[in-house]
Amino acid sequence: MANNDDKFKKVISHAKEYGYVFQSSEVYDGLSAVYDYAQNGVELKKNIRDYWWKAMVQMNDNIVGIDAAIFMHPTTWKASGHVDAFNDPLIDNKDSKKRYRADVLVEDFREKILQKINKDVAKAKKRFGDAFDENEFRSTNGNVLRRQKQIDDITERLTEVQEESDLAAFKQLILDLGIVCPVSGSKNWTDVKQFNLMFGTKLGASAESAMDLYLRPETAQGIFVNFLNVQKTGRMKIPFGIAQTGKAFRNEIVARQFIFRMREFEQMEMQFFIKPGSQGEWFKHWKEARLKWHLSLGLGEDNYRFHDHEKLAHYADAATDIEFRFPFGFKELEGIHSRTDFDLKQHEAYSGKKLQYFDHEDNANYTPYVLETSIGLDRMFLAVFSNALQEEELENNTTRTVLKLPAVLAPTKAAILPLVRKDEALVKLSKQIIEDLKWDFSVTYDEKDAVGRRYRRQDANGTPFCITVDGESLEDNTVTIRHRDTMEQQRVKIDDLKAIIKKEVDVKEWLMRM
RNA sequence: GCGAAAGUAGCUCAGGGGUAGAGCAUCACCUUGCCAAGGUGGAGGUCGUGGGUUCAAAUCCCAUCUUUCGCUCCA
Repeated sequence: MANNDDKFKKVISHAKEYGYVFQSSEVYDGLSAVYDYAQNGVELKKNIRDYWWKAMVQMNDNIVGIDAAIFMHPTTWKASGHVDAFNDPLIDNKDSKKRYRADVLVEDFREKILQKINKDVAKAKKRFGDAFDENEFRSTNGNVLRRQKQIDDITERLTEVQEESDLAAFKQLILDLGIVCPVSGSKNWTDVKQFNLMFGTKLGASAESAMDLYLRPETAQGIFVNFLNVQKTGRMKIPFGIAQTGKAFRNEIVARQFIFRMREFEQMEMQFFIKPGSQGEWFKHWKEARLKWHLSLGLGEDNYRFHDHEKLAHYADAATDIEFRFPFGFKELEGIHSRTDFDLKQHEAYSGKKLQYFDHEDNANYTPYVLETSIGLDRMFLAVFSNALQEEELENNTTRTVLKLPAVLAPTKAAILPLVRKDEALVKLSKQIIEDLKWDFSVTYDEKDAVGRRYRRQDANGTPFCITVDGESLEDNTVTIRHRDTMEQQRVKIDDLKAIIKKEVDVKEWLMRM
């Protein structure tokens, strides 16, 4: 455990030290759970996104991409269920430290009174036998009437505070009813707080005409509302998919663990539209396909596992997570959800527009079912980065810090190093090599310090190749190429460099492992 | 949000009432022909922020912000 904490700390500080991830607004002491991608981080992130995009869109002729706006019509979020499902008022008991939904506390309390009434009724029934008139008893018995009035009062007040969103009155209601915490038994409550999942904002320059908007909490809805547009203009036939990458925003109650859970994050989602009834086989298909994509990067098969959901969200009929072994344990990296026709049906209901597909084979209209794959780009970044960071003990009793990023994802593919800086001919040839390679790969140049130290610097930065230009290079046009992971060197022709590097960093070479 | 710990140079940290230190990194020059830490010199910090106590606060007290860990929540 201590080891893992240690490891995680090293990941965070290495990410900063080598220009991968900075805390947002650091000069102002940072902004909680918001991070910036730095000069190397932005490259790694882009490479991961490209790797996903190529695997999903380019390699599947029935999947296309879109880039829907972050702002969406506010009704979108009513239809999707985000407005209602995440508006719960919460209250904490200060003694037990337990958190409850304030409305549930009141409802439970009301339920208890109702049960008392039922108990009284049952008792009376037993006592009076066949002569018992339940309706009469309920409308005349003093205890029952008193309790019923209590229930009605509670219902009235609860409705009122909920409609008015009056949090102070909500707390007062709980205090007035004398509700105690089931765990601590105390009435020591905090104020009622509203946790909104979505960030609100305003559209419109002047305050009067402004319209309330939300920043999207998931990219999926942009795909659903565009479903028919894409289907028609792209002449797509079911089954087909729409992919999208982009920022999403969630006001997490607890947002922590570096870039694992952020308030602003990036998703890579694909919604696959299918015939109702076929969701079982497509769920299986995408489960396997997505795992293969992960395994192609070679982060180690043991580091992945599926976690099937037993408790399902309101829209799903099956769900699984692909979990990855992060430094702080197995955590969700990607979700695969069978979303049924929930979303399209909802948007159909709220918009009044028909969002259906005409199947020419069946000669019938239907609302397609949806199979979703949704991966967090930032989480994937963290998975790749934390897995790559290693400290090796070498034979000469030194340790080597090396970032073993999959070469296809590495921000810089090769560093060109003149063996000695003072030799102008070496410098000149090095720069010529860079001029040639930079059309195909992102490359860098380093002439500072002894070459051994330069190797180590590139190791720590994750650069898969170092190309060293020496005196011999001037005579026979060969250089040494050093491999990051093995530290082995080969003597190769300068003309062959491009092909050698390409073989190791080309997306094709990696995706073919799927 | 609650509890605990922490915040001093880019990184890792020492110091602990009298106005700042180390190692590494960085920059310049020298040295260096293949796996980090050889030389010389330089730059870099009002010790997270704000207030209080004191003749004097990085050091003590309070508040606040941020981070980490644990709870809690999670589409």
